Amino acid sequence: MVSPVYLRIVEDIKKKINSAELKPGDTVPSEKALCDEYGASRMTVRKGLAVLANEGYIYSIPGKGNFVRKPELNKYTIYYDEKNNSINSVDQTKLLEVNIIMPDEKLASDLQITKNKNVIMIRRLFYTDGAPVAYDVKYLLYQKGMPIVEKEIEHATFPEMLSKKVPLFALKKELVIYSAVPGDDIKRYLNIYDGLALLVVEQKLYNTENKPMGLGITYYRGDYIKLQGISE
Amino acid sequence: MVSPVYLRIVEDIKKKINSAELKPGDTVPSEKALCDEYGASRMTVRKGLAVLANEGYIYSIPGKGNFVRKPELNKYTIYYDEKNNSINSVDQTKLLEVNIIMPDEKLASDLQITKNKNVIMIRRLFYTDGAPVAYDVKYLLYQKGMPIVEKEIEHATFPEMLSKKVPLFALKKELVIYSAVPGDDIKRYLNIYDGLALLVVEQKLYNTENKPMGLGITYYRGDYIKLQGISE
DNA sequence: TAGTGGTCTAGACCACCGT
DNA sequence: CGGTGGTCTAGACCACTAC
Repeated sequence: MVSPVYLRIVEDIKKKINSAELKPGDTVPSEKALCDEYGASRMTVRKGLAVLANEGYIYSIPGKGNFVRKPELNKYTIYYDEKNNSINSVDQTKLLEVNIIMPDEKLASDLQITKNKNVIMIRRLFYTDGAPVAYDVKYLLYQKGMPIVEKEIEHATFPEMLSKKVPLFALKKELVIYSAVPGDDIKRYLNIYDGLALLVVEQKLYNTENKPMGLGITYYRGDYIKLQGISE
Repeated sequence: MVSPVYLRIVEDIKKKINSAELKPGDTVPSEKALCDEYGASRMTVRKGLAVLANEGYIYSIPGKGNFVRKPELNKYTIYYDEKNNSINSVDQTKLLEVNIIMPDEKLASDLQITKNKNVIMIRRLFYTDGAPVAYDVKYLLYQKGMPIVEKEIEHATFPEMLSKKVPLFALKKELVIYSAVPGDDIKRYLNIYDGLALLVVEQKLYNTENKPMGLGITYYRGDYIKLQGISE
C-alpha cells in the first residue's frame, strides 16, 4: 500500500480546492459518488472527508452534503512565551518583589473578585545580554496552600506558576497586545532615556469555569520584541 | 440514543485529563479495553480517540498505545483584520496612492525578487469617526492581467487584494507585530502631536510554494488598537 | 508471540432534506 | 419518496513494539 486510500482522497480534493476547481460553497461529490470513484467503502471515504473537515477545508450539512468552506482569512496562530520571542530571548530574570496585596478597583474587576480578597503580586525584570528588556507584573488569586517559593517563581512563565494548583490542560488563556509610551518608573527599570515605545502584552488565565486565575502584564522595550503569527 | 457513544468516550477521557487523573505521558486505556468498557466496536472507540487527537489531548504511537499529550501552553489564536480589532474598527478608508514601483534593496529581499521586477504599491489611510487611526502600505508583486481597480483596492483587506489572482485557500500568511515611535510623515498622517506610540503590524502573503506574493505594513495609533489572542 | 494501533470492508439503521 | 450525511458493527489484514 503506497499511501492509504483515504489520504489519496484528501489530497485529490485539496488539489481541486486549491486550484479553484472547487470553490467555497460548492458541494463536494457525495460519499456514495466517492465510494464508486475510489472503489472504497463508505467508512474509508468518510475518514478522508473527516480529515478535510478537521483542516477546515469542508463542512457538512446532514441530509444535504459536504461543502467547501470559505477560508478563514483572518486567523493566525501565535506562540507567545513572555521570555521568548521571534527576535530575542530572555537569559536572566530578577525577582523584584513577591507580595500579598489587596486589589484596587480595576484589578478586582479584572479578576472578578471582591476587594477584600488576597492577591499575590509578583514583579520581575527580564534581561538579555545583561540589559533589562522587560518589566513584568503578575497577579494571582491567593489560594490556601499555594506554594510561594521564590526559586520557583523567579524563572517560571505565567502558566507554570499555576501548575501546582491547576492541571495545565484546564487553563484557558487570553492575550491582549498593544503599544504604549513608558511612564517614569518603567523608563527607570528598562534604562530608557529617549522616546522608545513599549510593546505591552497582557495575559489572563482562566480555569475551565471561565473564572480568572491570574493577570499578567509584561512591558517590553519596543526594540527588543517582535511577535510573530502564522496562518494554518 | 441520547448522545453518541464516541462522544461519551471523548467526554469521559477529557474529564480524566482535566482532573489530572490522566497526566501528560500517561497511556490512555487501549482500544480493546475501551471497546470492552463501553461495549462498543473498535471503529466507534477509534472515532472517539480521533476526536481527542484532533483537539490535541492525545497522540498515538503505533504498536505502543495512545498517550496524553503535554498541553501547548504558548499557543494562541488571533483574528487579525487590518480594519477591525477588539476595541475599534475602521469606518472609512482613503486611498493615498496606487503606483507601480521598482523595489529597493530591502523590499526586493522581502519579496524575494530582483530589483528590476515591478511592484504595486498601495498607500491608504484608515479613519474611525472621522479621525485618522492608521497608515497602511501594501506591496504586491505585479503580474500581467492584475486588475488595479481603485474602487476594489480602496476598501479591500490584504488577502482580498489577491483574490482575483490566487484562490484564497492557497494563501499562507504571516504576521509580525511590534511597537515603534512614529516618524514625522506618519505623525502628520495620523495627527499625532505628542509622544504617542505606534503599533505596527506587518503582513506577508505567500502562495503554496512559499513564494511571497505581497507585503503589507500597517501603522496604528497606539491608542486605537488592541490585538487579542485566545487559547484553545 | 501477544498486544498495540492503522487501514479497510460490507453491510446496517437513523435523521434530515428536497421533490 | 430517494438521496444525503451520522452512527455503528463485527469482522479482517497489516505493521510495529515488546518480551
